Amino acid sequence: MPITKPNEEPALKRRVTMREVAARAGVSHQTVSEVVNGSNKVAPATLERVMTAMTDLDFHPNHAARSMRLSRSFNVAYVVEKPTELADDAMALILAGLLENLNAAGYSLVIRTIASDRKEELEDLRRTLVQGRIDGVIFGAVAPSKAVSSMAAWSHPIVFFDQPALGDAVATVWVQYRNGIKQAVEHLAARGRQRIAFIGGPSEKKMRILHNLERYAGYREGLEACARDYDPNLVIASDYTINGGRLATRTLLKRPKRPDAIVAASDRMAFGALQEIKAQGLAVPKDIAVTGFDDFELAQSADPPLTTVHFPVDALAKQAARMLLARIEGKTVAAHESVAVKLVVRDST
Amino acid sequence: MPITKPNEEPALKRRVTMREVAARAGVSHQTVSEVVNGSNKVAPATLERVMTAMTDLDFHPNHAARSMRLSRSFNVAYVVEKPTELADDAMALILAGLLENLNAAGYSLVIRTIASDRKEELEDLRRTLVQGRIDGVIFGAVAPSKAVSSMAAWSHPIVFFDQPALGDAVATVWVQYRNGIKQAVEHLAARGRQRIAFIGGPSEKKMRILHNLERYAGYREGLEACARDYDPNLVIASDYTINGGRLATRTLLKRPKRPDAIVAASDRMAFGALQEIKAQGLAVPKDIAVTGFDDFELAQSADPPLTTVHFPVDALAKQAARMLLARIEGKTVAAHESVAVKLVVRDST
DNA sequence: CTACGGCATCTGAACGTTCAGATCAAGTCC
DNA sequence: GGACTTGATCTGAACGTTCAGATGCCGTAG
Repeated sequence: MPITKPNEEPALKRRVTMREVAARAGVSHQTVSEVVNGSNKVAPATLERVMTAMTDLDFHPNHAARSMRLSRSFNVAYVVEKPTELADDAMALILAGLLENLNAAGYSLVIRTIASDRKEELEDLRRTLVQGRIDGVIFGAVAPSKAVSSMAAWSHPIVFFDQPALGDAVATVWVQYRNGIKQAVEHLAARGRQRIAFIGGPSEKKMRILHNLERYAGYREGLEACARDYDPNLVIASDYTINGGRLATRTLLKRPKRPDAIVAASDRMAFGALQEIKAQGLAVPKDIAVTGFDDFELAQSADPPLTTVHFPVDALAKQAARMLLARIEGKTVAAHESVAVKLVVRDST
Repeated sequence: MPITKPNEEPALKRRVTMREVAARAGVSHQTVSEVVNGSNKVAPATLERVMTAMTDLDFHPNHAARSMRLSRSFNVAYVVEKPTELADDAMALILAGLLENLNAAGYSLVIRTIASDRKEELEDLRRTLVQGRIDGVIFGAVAPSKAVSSMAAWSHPIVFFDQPALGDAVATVWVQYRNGIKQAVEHLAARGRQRIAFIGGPSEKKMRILHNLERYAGYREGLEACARDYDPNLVIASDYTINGGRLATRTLLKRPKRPDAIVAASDRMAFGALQEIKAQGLAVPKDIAVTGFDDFELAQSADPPLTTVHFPVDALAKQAARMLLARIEGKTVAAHESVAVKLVVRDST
């Protein structure tokens, strides 16, 4: 008797196929396929036998073969301009949400960028779609451009975040910025504030301009709904950073009749506002109330904790995933959806 | 004559295959395959004809079929604990570097997490590998654990960042933290500093402990190389944040004989040090010199611009990609590699 | 007792590529 | 001029799955 039997299965173990499982379970490959795909027309006893054969052999259906037969890759691309955009709470959370929803449906998420040469990289993206390497595309915050809108003609499942509508060929999902800011204004008015100021994003024609316009529109709507006069002196265009909020607030506080409430377009701007107000020896919310927009981690630990509009990251990601998968699976669904927001009241108002 | 001819190609255009291209170019499908794969044994005239046929028909080789035949998916997974980890400059830059290198080699990057239930999610990851859905895995900053080290037995291409060696079954790539800190110490000594302090990462047994140990070792080595005495009072364990650096520095400045140089384990800690030193009315670098580690965007715009060890993001990503691809393609390469760092001298020393 | 319908299972083909080996023409050597 | 090499191309099979349709079995209605 030799010391070791010559091993049938060498280090480089071959792949296990359905036919091998079938042989072991004494059925045909097709029956194994039915089991794998959860068909209900397999007899319990057979099911049992096939199942054990599968675990015995550590069988896992080959993805490429499956993908080829079904002409679907079960991969989805998430496109951002550059990966450093992901170094941002909102983006990372959206990514997390997408991952969760897509993985749950059996899809994988592939990251792609279109930073350097839009035209070429978009062509590359299209090739990837045509090759069947991915089944659909979700565009993160991508600046609108001719190249981008040309994708509408690709007739592949595509979902955009926060893009101006590109027609019904591509789907879009956006956040109800307008309604969120309106809620903030109404909340402030309900607390008796009279002179409600607004500090918003940059007024130049830059990316995300849609956000800005919508937020501003929400501010106007809110004033109107609460019978407050609109005073252009109480509106400042700045940028979304802490410093942007601080500078804007400094300007506001120099106004002859200073505001008793400030609606900021982002939490970071609101932080800046808090800083500046305190620096000038005023109290929040006693002298001036402040609201933000986003409700990321820091909002609740601000001093005072910030009343802010919650940015619905999870809902947004879920909706985008839902829409994309529906389109991939050929269902006809609404091309444009919006996600509701909710005001979170804390101590700054 | 009818107004419009009945169109041969309806809205839902079929996929174009090699056989169709072959028919149009008057060759066999195999010849088309040779052209696609850049074989050199195709006659120029034939090449030409096939090429035009391909562009005419907008042919792109089907990925699933190719993948099945070659039993390779050309997909690679990047695993992080949770996606919010990507909301960090270093991580995002590494991701960018990986993307660039992998895409250049024709591979796509799939994001995966192993946050919630390690055991189950790792099993899921293994399934993904066995199914042939991905060809290999790169592990980002993942806390060591039994579950993780069990993957060494999977015999699939895997690369880790900054992990303690798990044997040669998996590959690891790490940054020369030790050498970087040593360089910083030597630099400070060369500038005549006598009492060089070190503020490092947390001393508890937490993740990334390897980083900490290595950095600390570099500090000791640096002192030794420059004939400076080691004084335990000049070493503080804190955390990698701005505040961590600030608090550590505050403690240091209370020492009877205060340091004339501080080596911080990260840029953020160094920022905290700068803040605290200034707050105490001291000058940088006149009274105390400060060095950091990372050299991300903010380092050069600090006041004064920070001398710091450049974290070699690009080299790291490139190395990881290179190692993984080599393993996927069956080449035998070194299992463990390190990436060199370089001190960037600015005004804080 | 036969015919029929429905259920469980099987058989063979197809998806689009690459691989292995065959074929064929043209050139090369002695 | 015949055997042999070389280079370009073709032919048929194979990868592992799913689809479409065939087959066989069983119970039940007539």
